[in-house]
Amino acid sequence: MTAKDARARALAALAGLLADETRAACLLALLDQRAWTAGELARHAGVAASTLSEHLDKLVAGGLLAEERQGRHRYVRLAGAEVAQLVEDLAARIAPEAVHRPRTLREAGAASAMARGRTCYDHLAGRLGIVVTDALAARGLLRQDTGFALTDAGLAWFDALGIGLDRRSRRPLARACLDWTERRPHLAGAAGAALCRHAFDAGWCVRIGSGRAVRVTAAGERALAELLGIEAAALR
Amino acid sequence: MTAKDARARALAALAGLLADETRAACLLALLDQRAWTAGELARHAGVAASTLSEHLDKLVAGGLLAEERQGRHRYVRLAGAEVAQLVEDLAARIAPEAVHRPRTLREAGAASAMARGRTCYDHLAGRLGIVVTDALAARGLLRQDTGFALTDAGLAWFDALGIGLDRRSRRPLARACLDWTERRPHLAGAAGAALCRHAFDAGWCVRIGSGRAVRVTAAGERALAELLGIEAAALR
DNA sequence: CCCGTGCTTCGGCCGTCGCCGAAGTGCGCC
DNA sequence: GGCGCACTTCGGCGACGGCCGAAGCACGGG
Repeated sequence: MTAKDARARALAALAGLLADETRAACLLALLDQRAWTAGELARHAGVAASTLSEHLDKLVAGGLLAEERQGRHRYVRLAGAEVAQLVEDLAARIAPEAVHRPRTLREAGAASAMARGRTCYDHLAGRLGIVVTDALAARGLLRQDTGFALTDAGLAWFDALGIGLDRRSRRPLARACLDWTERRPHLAGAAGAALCRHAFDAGWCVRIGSGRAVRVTAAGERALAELLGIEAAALR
Repeated sequence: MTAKDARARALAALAGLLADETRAACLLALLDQRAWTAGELARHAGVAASTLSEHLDKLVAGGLLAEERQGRHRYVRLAGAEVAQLVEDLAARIAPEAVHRPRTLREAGAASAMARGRTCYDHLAGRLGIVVTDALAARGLLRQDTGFALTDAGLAWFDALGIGLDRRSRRPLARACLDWTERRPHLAGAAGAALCRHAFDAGWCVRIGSGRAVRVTAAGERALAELLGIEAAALR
């Protein structure tokens, strides 16, 4: 009945949405920014379709997922960058010991590809994300020592590249996102998303398969070297 | 058995710690940065001492709380600023509709005092936090438009005030913390904590009662006006 | 037009978890 | 040294929630 109770109730309800292993697996899978069908998620999580249907109901009702019905398919994706950030933040906080050790060659290959470069919802992450972020900071385009913000030179750099940044949006331009594999922050926020989009549009990198892993192309290596002084060796 | 499963398990376990109303109420209460006894929390949450004892076991085991035994008392507090940030982040995300409407005069008074000024674990929040943050930004001491970072002038300002900032710590110097009541970011991180500590040490503000609410003193109004050009009217 | 497929609804099962009160432990105080 | 208080442990209860399979829709393709 007190103010605290209402807040506690709401907090517990929100956390409760994430507090189930199956739902957590769905949210983590959806971090790839794609829309999955209910069936795909059910197979991914290893539960019956009926079970997953109910989980999706809860996540949608809780505002974490957006859904789109197409024919007999139910497509579902994260409701937005804020939700992705929430999941990322929480996931980044789990103890490193809980991290999985690959057991097969195939797994090890996939894991190292993910560690080299991947997307983190809408921005670049993994080694690639860190290297780009550090290069931006080294060139005075990003202030990372006293917080996390683009400098005026940074704004000009984006402008010169023809990457438009919507500065009126409520979303912060630059935000630090803690990397799982590197345990260091990389560029997220509107600028991180715009840069990532540009990297794909300009052919700097391409997705490996259908997942979140990303590979830097030869053209990408040239562009990153020229624009940010990044050596190709740092990306491997 | 896959990597996703291990991550999902850990994520669900972490969220599960917050997914109970009683535990959530404890964590929210502990945001006042004080150490509470088990009995106080039990009374606060409205459950039996035995029930709360088990909740504390889980929160401590999960690393969210630190405990200290003194005689027959069990003092417990948040394990650190990161945990406070986690709880704050999650709490800030709950829909405004869930917020409580005060029903009595006493409640309304307490709520408005909290809205005017309070601490958010270790930094200033509420109207006070926003006004200070905006004033820092207006004077070019804090860059808020392209992210969230202190400027060189900002570093000099802290230095001139004799507020030491540990720049070697892993904790970010400046970080945005979203305010519940104002729905806008205010200064958190090492600089926010140092500024808050200084504000209390210098007598700029004092706690109202035993809670998180804070009142600006006459000396505080003078200091804020002189150092940051903040008008006293903005604080009311 | 009918069949197959993808999803949903329903009933029922089972495990987990929060809760309590009673009994037990340990500490401090008189 | 014994009483009282703060906390813990234990047993048991009840509720909730996740899970499944079966049956029921709804859409698209043949």
